[in-house]
Amino acid sequence: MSSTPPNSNNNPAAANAGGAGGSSPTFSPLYQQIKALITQSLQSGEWKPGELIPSEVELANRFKVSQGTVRKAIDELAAENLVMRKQGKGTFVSTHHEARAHFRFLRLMPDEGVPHYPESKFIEVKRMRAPADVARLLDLKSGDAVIFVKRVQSFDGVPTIVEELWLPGLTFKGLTAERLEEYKGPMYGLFESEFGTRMIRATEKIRAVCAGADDAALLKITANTPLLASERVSFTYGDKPVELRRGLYLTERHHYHNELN
Amino acid sequence: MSSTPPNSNNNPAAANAGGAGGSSPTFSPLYQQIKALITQSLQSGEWKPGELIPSEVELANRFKVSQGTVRKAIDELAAENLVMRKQGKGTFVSTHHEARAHFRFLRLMPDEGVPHYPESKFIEVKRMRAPADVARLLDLKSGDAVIFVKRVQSFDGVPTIVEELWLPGLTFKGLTAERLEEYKGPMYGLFESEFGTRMIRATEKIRAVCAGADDAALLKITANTPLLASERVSFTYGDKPVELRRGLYLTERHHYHNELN
DNA sequence: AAGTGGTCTAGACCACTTT
DNA sequence: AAGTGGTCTAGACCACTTC
Repeated sequence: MSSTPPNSNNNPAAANAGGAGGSSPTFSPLYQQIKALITQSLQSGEWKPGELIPSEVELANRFKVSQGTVRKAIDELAAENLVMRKQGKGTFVSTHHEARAHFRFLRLMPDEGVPHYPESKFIEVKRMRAPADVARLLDLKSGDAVIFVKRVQSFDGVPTIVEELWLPGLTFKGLTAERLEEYKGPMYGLFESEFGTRMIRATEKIRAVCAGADDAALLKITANTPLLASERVSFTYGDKPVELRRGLYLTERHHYHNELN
Repeated sequence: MSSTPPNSNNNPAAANAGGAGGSSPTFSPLYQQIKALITQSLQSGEWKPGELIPSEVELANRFKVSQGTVRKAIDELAAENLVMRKQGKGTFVSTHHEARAHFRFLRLMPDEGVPHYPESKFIEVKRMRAPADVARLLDLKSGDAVIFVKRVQSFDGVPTIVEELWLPGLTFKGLTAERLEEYKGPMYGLFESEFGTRMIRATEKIRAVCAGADDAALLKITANTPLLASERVSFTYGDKPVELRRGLYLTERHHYHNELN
Protein backbone atom coordinates (compact mmCIF):
# COMPACT_ATOMS: atom_id res chain seq x y z
CA MET A 1 0.00 0.00 0.00
CA SER A 2 1.18 3.46 -0.82
CA SER A 3 1.13 6.20 1.79
CA THR A 4 -1.87 8.50 2.17
CA PRO A 5 -2.10 10.85 -0.81
CA PRO A 6 -1.58 14.54 0.03
CA ASN A 7 -5.20 15.50 -0.58
CA SER A 8 -7.01 12.97 1.55
CA ASN A 9 -9.64 14.61 3.70
CA ASN A 10 -9.01 13.95 7.35
CA ASN A 11 -9.73 17.22 9.06
CA PRO A 12 -9.98 17.01 12.84
CA ALA A 13 -12.11 20.16 13.07
CA ALA A 14 -14.95 18.60 11.15
CA ALA A 15 -17.14 16.49 13.39
CA ASN A 16 -18.40 14.63 10.32
CA ALA A 17 -16.44 13.48 7.28
CA GLY A 18 -15.12 10.54 9.22
CA GLY A 19 -14.44 7.16 7.71
CA ALA A 20 -17.63 5.66 9.07
CA GLY A 21 -20.37 5.68 6.47
CA GLY A 22 -23.27 6.86 8.60
CA SER A 23 -23.64 10.59 8.14
CA SER A 24 -24.56 12.32 11.39
CA PRO A 25 -28.08 13.75 11.52
CA THR A 26 -26.82 17.28 12.19
CA PHE A 27 -24.43 17.34 9.28
CA SER A 28 -23.26 20.68 8.02
CA PRO A 29 -20.34 21.40 5.74
CA LEU A 30 -17.10 22.64 7.23
CA TYR A 31 -17.36 26.09 5.68
CA GLN A 32 -20.77 26.54 7.33
CA GLN A 33 -19.25 25.68 10.68
CA ILE A 34 -16.46 28.19 10.05
CA LYS A 35 -19.05 30.75 9.02
CA ALA A 36 -20.89 30.18 12.29
CA LEU A 37 -17.67 30.62 14.26
CA ILE A 38 -16.87 33.88 12.47
CA THR A 39 -20.43 35.09 13.03
CA GLN A 40 -20.02 34.37 16.73
CA SER A 41 -16.92 36.57 16.83
CA LEU A 42 -18.85 39.32 15.07
CA GLN A 43 -21.77 38.99 17.45
CA SER A 44 -19.60 38.91 20.57
CA GLY A 45 -17.85 42.09 19.50
CA GLU A 46 -14.42 40.47 19.19
CA TRP A 47 -14.25 42.40 15.90
CA LYS A 48 -16.25 45.61 15.99
CA PRO A 49 -18.12 47.36 13.14
CA GLY A 50 -15.69 49.13 10.82
CA GLU A 51 -12.72 47.09 12.04
CA LEU A 52 -10.49 44.75 10.09
CA ILE A 53 -10.97 41.05 10.78
CA PRO A 54 -8.02 38.61 10.64
CA SER A 55 -6.81 37.69 7.17
CA GLU A 56 -7.98 34.54 5.42
CA VAL A 57 -4.62 32.89 6.00
CA GLU A 58 -4.72 33.74 9.69
CA LEU A 59 -8.26 32.41 10.09
CA ALA A 60 -7.34 29.27 8.17
CA ASN A 61 -4.51 28.65 10.64
CA ARG A 62 -6.71 29.39 13.62
CA PHE A 63 -9.45 27.01 12.53
CA LYS A 64 -7.08 24.42 11.06
CA VAL A 65 -8.76 24.44 7.66
CA SER A 66 -7.61 25.48 4.22
CA GLN A 67 -7.79 29.08 3.04
CA GLY A 68 -10.37 28.06 0.43
CA THR A 69 -12.77 26.91 3.13
CA VAL A 70 -12.41 30.16 5.08
CA ARG A 71 -12.86 31.97 1.80
CA LYS A 72 -16.19 30.31 1.07
CA ALA A 73 -17.42 31.13 4.58
CA ILE A 74 -16.46 34.80 4.19
CA ASP A 75 -17.99 34.89 0.70
CA GLU A 76 -21.37 34.13 2.21
CA LEU A 77 -20.94 36.61 5.03
CA ALA A 78 -20.06 39.26 2.44
CA ALA A 79 -23.15 38.35 0.40
CA GLU A 80 -25.24 38.87 3.55
CA ASN A 81 -23.60 42.25 4.14
CA LEU A 82 -22.10 41.22 7.46
CA VAL A 83 -18.58 41.95 6.23
CA MET A 84 -17.05 43.84 3.31
CA ARG A 85 -14.01 42.67 1.35
CA LYS A 86 -11.48 45.15 0.03
CA GLN A 87 -8.81 43.79 -2.23
CA GLY A 88 -5.31 44.44 -0.97
CA LYS A 89 -6.57 45.73 2.38
CA GLY A 90 -8.53 42.99 4.04
CA THR A 91 -12.03 42.14 5.23
CA PHE A 92 -13.92 44.67 7.35
CA VAL A 93 -16.90 44.32 9.64
CA SER A 94 -19.85 46.12 8.04
CA THR A 95 -21.16 49.23 9.74
CA HIS A 96 -24.18 51.49 9.42
CA HIS A 97 -21.81 54.49 9.62
CA GLU A 98 -21.42 54.64 5.85
CA ALA A 99 -23.31 56.36 3.08
CA ARG A 100 -23.44 52.97 1.40
CA ALA A 101 -25.48 51.46 4.25
CA HIS A 102 -27.91 54.32 4.68
CA PHE A 103 -30.27 53.26 1.91
CA ARG A 104 -30.23 49.57 2.57
CA PHE A 105 -33.27 49.88 4.84
CA LEU A 106 -34.64 53.27 3.80
CA ARG A 107 -36.03 52.67 0.33
CA LEU A 108 -37.81 55.97 -0.16
CA MET A 109 -36.15 57.78 -3.06
CA PRO A 110 -36.73 61.23 -4.53
CA ASP A 111 -38.45 61.18 -7.93
CA GLU A 112 -35.81 63.63 -9.15
CA GLY A 113 -32.26 64.21 -8.01
CA VAL A 114 -29.84 62.21 -5.92
CA PRO A 115 -30.93 60.44 -2.71
CA HIS A 116 -29.86 62.00 0.54
CA TYR A 117 -30.61 61.29 4.16
CA PRO A 118 -33.55 63.12 5.79
CA GLU A 119 -33.53 65.28 8.94
CA SER A 120 -35.25 63.95 12.04
CA LYS A 121 -37.51 65.72 14.49
CA PHE A 122 -38.45 63.68 17.53
CA ILE A 123 -42.03 63.99 18.73
CA GLU A 124 -41.98 61.58 21.61
CA VAL A 125 -39.65 59.16 23.36
CA LYS A 126 -40.90 57.14 26.31
CA ARG A 127 -40.79 53.85 28.11
CA MET A 128 -43.97 51.82 28.11
CA ARG A 129 -45.33 48.31 28.36
CA ALA A 130 -45.54 46.36 25.11
CA PRO A 131 -49.03 45.97 23.68
CA ALA A 132 -49.90 42.46 22.56
CA ASP A 133 -49.20 43.03 18.84
CA VAL A 134 -45.84 44.69 19.49
CA ALA A 135 -44.84 41.98 21.93
CA ARG A 136 -45.67 39.27 19.43
CA LEU A 137 -43.59 40.81 16.65
CA LEU A 138 -40.62 41.50 18.95
CA ASP A 139 -40.74 38.07 20.55
CA LEU A 140 -41.49 39.59 23.97
CA LYS A 141 -44.20 38.98 26.52
CA SER A 142 -47.17 41.28 26.54
CA GLY A 143 -46.43 44.00 29.11
CA ASP A 144 -42.64 43.75 28.84
CA ALA A 145 -40.82 47.09 28.88
CA VAL A 146 -40.29 48.68 25.49
CA ILE A 147 -39.02 52.06 24.37
CA PHE A 148 -41.37 53.96 22.11
CA VAL A 149 -40.12 56.61 19.68
CA LYS A 150 -42.13 58.81 17.37
CA ARG A 151 -40.50 61.14 14.88
CA VAL A 152 -41.00 63.06 11.65
CA GLN A 153 -38.39 63.02 8.90
CA SER A 154 -38.02 65.75 6.32
CA PHE A 155 -36.25 65.99 2.97
CA ASP A 156 -35.07 69.53 2.25
CA GLY A 157 -37.42 70.81 4.92
CA VAL A 158 -40.45 68.96 3.55
CA PRO A 159 -41.99 66.60 6.13
CA THR A 160 -42.28 63.24 4.37
CA ILE A 161 -42.11 60.42 6.88
CA VAL A 162 -43.81 59.98 10.22
CA GLU A 163 -42.82 56.84 12.03
CA GLU A 164 -43.22 55.05 15.33
CA LEU A 165 -40.67 52.61 16.73
CA TRP A 166 -40.78 50.05 19.48
CA LEU A 167 -37.52 48.68 20.88
CA PRO A 168 -36.97 46.04 23.57
CA GLY A 169 -36.36 47.96 26.80
CA LEU A 170 -33.68 45.58 27.97
CA THR A 171 -31.54 45.87 24.85
CA PHE A 172 -31.86 49.63 24.56
CA LYS A 173 -31.76 50.61 28.21
CA GLY A 174 -30.70 54.22 28.52
CA LEU A 175 -31.97 55.39 25.16
CA THR A 176 -33.29 58.92 25.64
CA ALA A 177 -34.64 61.74 23.49
CA GLU A 178 -31.44 63.70 24.14
CA ARG A 179 -29.17 61.01 22.79
CA LEU A 180 -31.37 60.58 19.74
CA GLU A 181 -31.47 64.29 19.08
CA GLU A 182 -27.76 64.95 19.46
CA TYR A 183 -26.97 62.05 17.16
CA LYS A 184 -26.85 62.92 13.48
CA GLY A 185 -27.40 60.26 10.85
CA PRO A 186 -29.31 56.99 10.81
CA MET A 187 -30.52 55.59 14.12
CA TYR A 188 -28.99 52.23 13.22
CA GLY A 189 -25.58 53.86 13.56
CA LEU A 190 -26.43 54.90 17.10
CA PHE A 191 -27.82 51.49 17.96
CA GLU A 192 -24.66 49.86 16.68
CA SER A 193 -22.19 52.17 18.45
CA GLU A 194 -23.97 52.87 21.72
CA PHE A 195 -25.97 49.71 22.29
CA GLY A 196 -23.88 47.09 20.50
CA THR A 197 -26.87 45.97 18.49
CA ARG A 198 -26.48 45.72 14.73
CA MET A 199 -29.49 45.35 12.45
CA ILE A 200 -28.63 42.86 9.77
CA ARG A 201 -31.88 42.23 7.94
CA ALA A 202 -35.54 43.15 8.02
CA THR A 203 -38.92 42.14 6.68
CA GLU A 204 -41.40 44.73 5.56
CA LYS A 205 -45.14 44.81 4.84
CA ILE A 206 -46.47 47.70 2.80
CA ARG A 207 -49.99 48.96 2.24
CA ALA A 208 -51.76 52.11 1.12
CA VAL A 209 -53.77 54.07 3.68
CA CYS A 210 -55.39 57.46 4.09
CA ALA A 211 -53.77 60.01 6.37
CA GLY A 212 -55.60 60.54 9.65
CA ALA A 213 -55.98 64.01 11.15
CA ASP A 214 -52.97 63.72 13.49
CA ASP A 215 -50.54 62.37 10.94
CA ALA A 216 -51.80 64.84 8.33
CA ALA A 217 -50.98 67.66 10.72
CA LEU A 218 -47.45 66.35 11.30
CA LEU A 219 -46.83 66.03 7.57
CA LYS A 220 -48.58 69.33 6.84
CA ILE A 221 -50.95 67.77 4.35
CA THR A 222 -54.71 67.53 4.15
CA ALA A 223 -56.43 64.58 5.82
CA ASN A 224 -57.23 61.64 3.55
CA THR A 225 -54.09 62.12 1.47
CA PRO A 226 -52.99 58.61 0.44
CA LEU A 227 -49.84 57.42 2.22
CA LEU A 228 -47.64 54.34 2.08
CA ALA A 229 -47.81 52.44 5.35
CA SER A 230 -44.80 50.28 6.14
CA GLU A 231 -44.47 47.82 8.98
CA ARG A 232 -40.90 46.71 9.39
CA VAL A 233 -39.35 44.21 11.78
CA SER A 234 -35.56 44.32 11.96
CA PHE A 235 -33.39 41.47 13.14
CA THR A 236 -29.95 41.24 14.66
CA TYR A 237 -27.66 38.20 14.88
CA GLY A 238 -29.44 34.93 15.43
CA ASP A 239 -32.59 36.21 13.73
CA LYS A 240 -33.59 37.96 16.90
CA PRO A 241 -36.16 40.73 16.28
CA VAL A 242 -35.04 43.96 17.93
CA GLU A 243 -37.06 46.70 16.31
CA LEU A 244 -40.61 47.25 15.14
CA ARG A 245 -41.09 50.32 13.00
CA ARG A 246 -44.35 51.57 11.57
CA GLY A 247 -43.91 54.35 9.05
CA LEU A 248 -46.16 56.52 6.91
CA TYR A 249 -44.55 57.80 3.74
CA LEU A 250 -45.76 60.73 1.69
CA THR A 251 -45.22 59.68 -1.93
CA GLU A 252 -45.92 62.87 -3.84
CA ARG A 253 -42.28 63.66 -4.63
CA HIS A 254 -40.80 60.35 -3.49
CA HIS A 255 -41.35 56.68 -4.23
CA TYR A 256 -40.48 53.37 -2.66
CA HIS A 257 -37.81 51.75 -4.78
CA ASN A 258 -37.37 48.02 -5.12
CA GLU A 259 -35.29 45.67 -7.22
CA LEU A 260 -36.76 42.29 -8.14
CA ASN A 261 -34.12 39.67 -8.89
CA MET B 1 15.93 25.51 -14.56
CA SER B 2 13.29 23.04 -13.49
CA SER B 3 10.37 22.22 -15.74
CA THR B 4 7.14 24.15 -15.52
CA PRO B 5 5.33 23.25 -12.31
CA PRO B 6 1.96 21.54 -12.80
CA ASN B 7 -0.09 24.51 -11.62
CA SER B 8 1.37 27.30 -13.73
CA ASN B 9 -1.36 29.37 -15.28
CA ASN B 10 -1.07 29.34 -19.03
CA ASN B 11 -4.61 29.02 -20.28
CA PRO B 12 -5.06 29.72 -24.00
CA ALA B 13 -8.75 30.63 -23.62
CA ALA B 14 -7.95 33.64 -21.51
CA ALA B 15 -7.10 36.64 -23.65
CA ASN B 16 -5.30 38.16 -20.69
CA ALA B 17 -3.10 36.45 -18.13
CA GLY B 18 -0.24 36.41 -20.58
CA GLY B 19 3.37 36.74 -19.56
CA ALA B 20 3.52 40.37 -20.58
CA GLY B 21 3.04 42.59 -17.57
CA GLY B 22 0.70 45.16 -19.09
CA SER B 23 -2.84 44.23 -18.16
CA SER B 24 -5.26 44.82 -21.02
CA PRO B 25 -7.76 47.63 -20.47
CA THR B 26 -10.74 45.30 -20.96
CA PHE B 27 -9.58 42.78 -18.40
CA SER B 28 -12.13 40.43 -16.96
CA PRO B 29 -11.50 37.21 -15.08
CA LEU B 30 -11.83 33.91 -16.88
CA TYR B 31 -14.91 32.80 -14.96
CA GLN B 32 -16.68 35.98 -16.03
CA GLN B 33 -15.90 35.21 -19.65
CA ILE B 34 -17.23 31.68 -19.16
CA LYS B 35 -20.31 33.12 -17.49
CA ALA B 36 -20.87 35.38 -20.51
CA LEU B 37 -20.53 32.41 -22.88
CA ILE B 38 -23.04 30.37 -20.90
CA THR B 39 -25.41 33.34 -20.78
CA GLN B 40 -25.16 33.59 -24.56
CA SER B 41 -26.22 29.98 -24.89
CA LEU B 42 -29.15 30.63 -22.58
CA GLN B 43 -30.17 33.72 -24.51
CA SER B 44 -29.84 32.05 -27.91
CA GLY B 45 -32.07 29.21 -26.78
CA GLU B 46 -29.40 26.54 -27.16
CA TRP B 47 -30.65 25.38 -23.77
CA LYS B 48 -34.32 26.15 -23.21
CA PRO B 49 -36.13 26.96 -19.94
CA GLY B 50 -36.64 23.84 -17.87
CA GLU B 51 -33.93 21.91 -19.71
CA LEU B 52 -30.72 20.43 -18.37
CA ILE B 53 -27.54 22.22 -19.36
CA PRO B 54 -24.28 20.29 -19.91
CA SER B 55 -22.51 19.11 -16.78
CA GLU B 56 -19.71 21.11 -15.23
CA VAL B 57 -17.14 18.60 -16.46
CA GLU B 58 -18.49 18.79 -19.99
CA LEU B 59 -18.49 22.61 -19.99
CA ALA B 60 -14.97 22.62 -18.56
CA ASN B 61 -13.83 20.45 -21.46
CA ARG B 62 -15.68 22.55 -24.01
CA PHE B 63 -14.20 25.82 -22.78
CA LYS B 64 -10.78 24.35 -21.93
CA VAL B 65 -10.86 25.55 -18.35
CA SER B 66 -10.95 23.75 -15.02
CA GLN B 67 -14.18 22.56 -13.47
CA GLY B 68 -13.69 25.05 -10.64
CA THR B 69 -13.81 27.96 -13.04
CA VAL B 70 -17.02 26.72 -14.67
CA ARG B 71 -18.36 26.17 -11.20
CA LYS B 72 -17.78 29.77 -10.16
CA ALA B 73 -19.48 31.01 -13.34
CA ILE B 74 -22.52 28.81 -12.73
CA ASP B 75 -22.60 29.84 -9.05
CA GLU B 76 -23.20 33.42 -10.12
CA LEU B 77 -25.81 32.44 -12.69
CA ALA B 78 -27.62 30.46 -10.00
CA ALA B 79 -27.47 33.45 -7.63
CA GLU B 80 -29.10 35.54 -10.37
CA ASN B 81 -31.81 32.92 -10.82
CA LEU B 82 -30.86 32.21 -14.42
CA VAL B 83 -30.20 28.55 -13.66
CA MET B 84 -31.02 26.16 -10.82
CA ARG B 85 -28.66 23.54 -9.47
CA LYS B 86 -29.94 20.16 -8.28
CA GLN B 87 -27.46 17.90 -6.60
CA GLY B 88 -27.11 14.54 -8.28
CA LYS B 89 -29.23 15.62 -11.27
CA GLY B 90 -27.55 18.58 -12.89
CA THR B 91 -28.08 22.25 -13.64
CA PHE B 92 -31.38 23.37 -15.19
CA VAL B 93 -32.37 26.51 -17.01
CA SER B 94 -34.79 28.47 -14.82
CA THR B 95 -38.37 28.80 -15.97
CA HIS B 96 -41.41 30.81 -14.95
CA HIS B 97 -43.46 27.58 -15.18
CA GLU B 98 -42.92 26.79 -11.53
CA ALA B 99 -44.75 27.65 -8.35
CA ARG B 100 -41.37 28.76 -7.02
CA ALA B 101 -41.04 31.48 -9.68
CA HIS B 102 -44.58 32.81 -9.42
CA PHE B 103 -43.95 35.06 -6.44
CA ARG B 104 -40.60 36.39 -7.49
CA PHE B 105 -42.22 39.35 -9.24
CA LEU B 106 -45.69 39.35 -7.66
CA ARG B 107 -45.06 40.47 -4.10
CA LEU B 108 -48.66 40.93 -3.02
CA MET B 109 -49.36 38.46 -0.22
CA PRO B 110 -52.54 37.64 1.67
CA ASP B 111 -52.57 38.92 5.26
CA GLU B 112 -53.79 35.49 6.32
CA GLY B 113 -53.32 32.11 4.73
CA VAL B 114 -50.97 30.76 2.10
CA PRO B 115 -50.15 32.72 -1.07
CA HIS B 116 -51.74 31.54 -4.27
CA TYR B 117 -51.85 32.85 -7.79
CA PRO B 118 -54.78 35.12 -8.75
CA GLU B 119 -57.25 34.69 -11.62
CA SER B 120 -57.05 37.06 -14.57
CA LYS B 121 -59.84 38.82 -16.45
CA PHE B 122 -58.68 40.73 -19.50
CA ILE B 123 -60.34 44.07 -20.11
CA GLU B 124 -58.50 45.18 -23.21
CA VAL B 125 -55.75 44.02 -25.53
CA LYS B 126 -54.72 46.21 -28.46
CA ARG B 127 -51.87 47.45 -30.58
CA MET B 128 -51.03 51.11 -30.29
CA ARG B 129 -48.24 53.62 -30.71
CA ALA B 130 -46.00 54.16 -27.70
CA PRO B 131 -46.60 57.39 -25.79
CA ALA B 132 -43.46 59.30 -24.93
CA ASP B 133 -43.18 58.06 -21.34
CA VAL B 134 -43.72 54.43 -22.29
CA ALA B 135 -41.22 54.69 -25.14
CA ARG B 136 -38.61 56.14 -22.84
CA LEU B 137 -38.93 53.37 -20.27
CA LEU B 138 -38.94 50.61 -22.90
CA ASP B 139 -36.02 52.07 -24.81
CA LEU B 140 -38.19 52.61 -27.89
CA LYS B 141 -38.90 55.63 -30.05
CA SER B 142 -42.04 57.59 -29.39
CA GLY B 143 -44.71 56.25 -31.74
CA ASP B 144 -43.18 52.76 -32.08
CA ALA B 145 -45.70 49.92 -32.04
CA VAL B 146 -46.51 48.50 -28.62
CA ILE B 147 -49.08 46.02 -27.36
CA PHE B 148 -51.29 47.31 -24.60
CA VAL B 149 -52.97 44.98 -22.11
CA LYS B 150 -55.35 45.83 -19.32
CA ARG B 151 -56.60 43.25 -16.86
CA VAL B 152 -58.07 42.70 -13.42
CA GLN B 153 -56.77 39.99 -11.11
CA SER B 154 -58.80 38.42 -8.33
CA PHE B 155 -57.94 36.34 -5.29
CA ASP B 156 -60.74 33.94 -4.38
CA GLY B 157 -63.10 35.96 -6.52
CA VAL B 158 -62.18 39.28 -4.92
CA PRO B 159 -60.86 41.80 -7.46
CA THR B 160 -57.57 43.04 -6.04
CA ILE B 161 -55.27 44.15 -8.84
CA VAL B 162 -55.92 46.23 -11.90
CA GLU B 163 -52.95 46.59 -14.15
CA GLU B 164 -51.89 47.94 -17.52
CA LEU B 165 -49.00 46.56 -19.54
CA TRP B 166 -47.04 47.84 -22.49
CA LEU B 167 -44.91 45.43 -24.50
CA PRO B 168 -42.66 46.13 -27.50
CA GLY B 169 -44.75 45.26 -30.57
CA LEU B 170 -41.80 43.67 -32.37
CA THR B 171 -40.92 41.26 -29.60
CA PHE B 172 -44.48 40.23 -28.86
CA LYS B 173 -45.90 40.18 -32.37
CA GLY B 174 -48.99 37.98 -32.45
CA LEU B 175 -49.99 38.38 -28.82
CA THR B 176 -53.79 38.47 -28.73
CA ALA B 177 -56.54 38.50 -26.13
CA GLU B 178 -57.41 34.91 -27.05
CA ARG B 179 -53.95 33.59 -26.37
CA LEU B 180 -53.82 35.45 -23.08
CA GLU B 181 -57.21 34.19 -22.01
CA GLU B 182 -56.65 30.53 -22.88
CA TYR B 183 -53.33 30.58 -21.04
CA LYS B 184 -53.55 29.75 -17.36
CA GLY B 185 -50.86 30.90 -14.99
CA PRO B 186 -48.45 33.82 -14.98
CA MET B 187 -48.03 35.78 -18.20
CA TYR B 188 -44.27 35.43 -17.89
CA GLY B 189 -44.70 31.72 -18.57
CA LEU B 190 -46.49 32.54 -21.82
CA PHE B 191 -43.89 35.10 -22.80
CA GLU B 192 -41.14 32.59 -22.18
CA SER B 193 -42.75 29.68 -24.05
CA GLU B 194 -44.46 31.45 -26.93
CA PHE B 195 -42.27 34.46 -27.51
CA GLY B 196 -38.87 33.23 -26.36
CA THR B 197 -38.52 36.19 -24.04
CA ARG B 198 -37.61 35.51 -20.44
CA MET B 199 -37.89 38.22 -17.77
CA ILE B 200 -34.88 37.99 -15.53
CA ARG B 201 -35.09 41.05 -13.33
CA ALA B 202 -37.18 44.15 -12.74
CA THR B 203 -37.15 47.51 -11.01
CA GLU B 204 -40.23 48.81 -9.27
CA LYS B 205 -41.42 52.18 -8.00
CA ILE B 206 -44.25 52.19 -5.48
CA ARG B 207 -46.51 54.97 -4.29
CA ALA B 208 -49.87 55.43 -2.58
CA VAL B 209 -52.74 56.87 -4.60
CA CYS B 210 -56.52 57.26 -4.41
CA ALA B 211 -58.70 55.10 -6.62
CA GLY B 212 -60.28 56.96 -9.49
CA ALA B 213 -63.87 56.26 -10.56
CA ASP B 214 -62.95 53.80 -13.33
CA ASP B 215 -60.50 51.75 -11.32
CA ALA B 216 -62.83 51.78 -8.32
CA ALA B 217 -65.55 50.29 -10.51
CA LEU B 218 -63.23 47.53 -11.75
CA LEU B 219 -62.17 46.66 -8.20
CA LYS B 220 -65.73 47.07 -6.89
CA ILE B 221 -64.67 49.53 -4.24
CA THR B 222 -65.66 53.11 -3.50
CA ALA B 223 -63.76 55.90 -5.19
CA ASN B 224 -60.92 57.42 -3.16
CA THR B 225 -60.03 54.14 -1.53
CA PRO B 226 -56.22 54.23 -1.05
CA LEU B 227 -54.34 51.89 -3.39
CA LEU B 228 -50.73 50.90 -3.90
CA ALA B 229 -49.50 52.05 -7.30
CA SER B 230 -46.60 50.08 -8.75
CA GLU B 231 -44.61 50.94 -11.84
CA ARG B 232 -42.46 48.06 -12.90
CA VAL B 233 -39.99 47.74 -15.74
CA SER B 234 -38.86 44.19 -16.49
CA PHE B 235 -35.66 43.27 -18.28
CA THR B 236 -34.54 40.30 -20.32
CA TYR B 237 -30.99 39.25 -21.19
CA GLY B 238 -28.61 42.10 -21.80
CA ASP B 239 -30.58 44.41 -19.52
CA LYS B 240 -33.03 45.08 -22.32
CA PRO B 241 -36.35 46.46 -21.02
CA VAL B 242 -39.25 44.46 -22.48
CA GLU B 243 -42.23 45.22 -20.29
CA LEU B 244 -43.73 48.20 -18.55
CA ARG B 245 -46.43 47.36 -16.05
CA ARG B 246 -48.47 49.81 -14.02
CA GLY B 247 -50.54 48.15 -11.33
CA LEU B 248 -52.98 49.27 -8.67
CA TYR B 249 -53.16 46.99 -5.65
CA LEU B 250 -55.98 46.89 -3.14
CA THR B 251 -54.30 46.38 0.22
CA GLU B 252 -57.21 45.71 2.53
CA ARG B 253 -56.64 41.99 2.83
CA HIS B 254 -53.22 41.86 1.16
CA HIS B 255 -49.89 43.56 1.59
CA TYR B 256 -46.74 44.07 -0.43
CA HIS B 257 -44.02 41.93 1.08
CA ASN B 258 -40.35 42.79 0.96
CA GLU B 259 -37.17 41.43 2.47
CA LEU B 260 -34.36 43.87 3.24
CA ASN B 261 -30.94 42.26 3.32
C1' DA C 1 -21.78 1.40 -10.78
C1' DA C 2 -21.78 5.69 -13.00
C1' DG C 3 -22.79 10.49 -13.29
C1' DT C 4 -23.93 14.92 -11.17
C1' DG C 5 -23.29 18.76 -8.17
C1' DG C 6 -21.04 19.90 -3.32
C1' DT C 7 -17.01 20.13 -0.26
C1' DC C 8 -12.20 20.41 0.84
C1' DT C 9 -7.43 20.75 0.09
C1' DA C 10 -2.87 22.53 -1.68
C1' DG C 11 -0.43 25.40 -4.41
C1' DA C 12 0.50 28.86 -7.95
C1' DC C 13 0.01 33.32 -9.61
C1' DC C 14 -2.45 37.99 -10.22
C1' DA C 15 -4.18 42.66 -8.65
C1' DC C 16 -4.12 45.90 -5.25
C1' DT C 17 -2.51 48.36 -1.05
C1' DT C 18 0.80 49.53 2.28
C1' DT C 19 5.43 49.76 4.12
C1' DA D 1 9.05 43.64 -0.57
C1' DA D 2 5.38 42.00 1.99
C1' DG D 3 0.63 41.29 2.89
C1' DT D 4 -4.16 41.15 1.46
C1' DG D 5 -7.97 39.44 -1.22
C1' DG D 6 -9.02 37.43 -6.18
C1' DT D 7 -8.38 33.90 -9.76
C1' DC D 8 -7.22 29.44 -11.51
C1' DT D 9 -5.86 24.78 -11.42
C1' DA D 10 -5.76 19.74 -10.13
C1' DG D 11 -7.24 16.21 -7.53
C1' DA D 12 -9.66 13.81 -3.85
C1' DC D 13 -13.75 12.53 -1.69
C1' DC D 14 -18.83 13.15 -0.28
C1' DA D 15 -24.01 13.32 -1.10
C1' DC D 16 -27.47 12.48 -4.09
C1' DT D 17 -29.82 10.62 -8.21
C1' DT D 18 -30.36 7.36 -11.76
C1' DC D 19 -29.49 3.10 -14.08
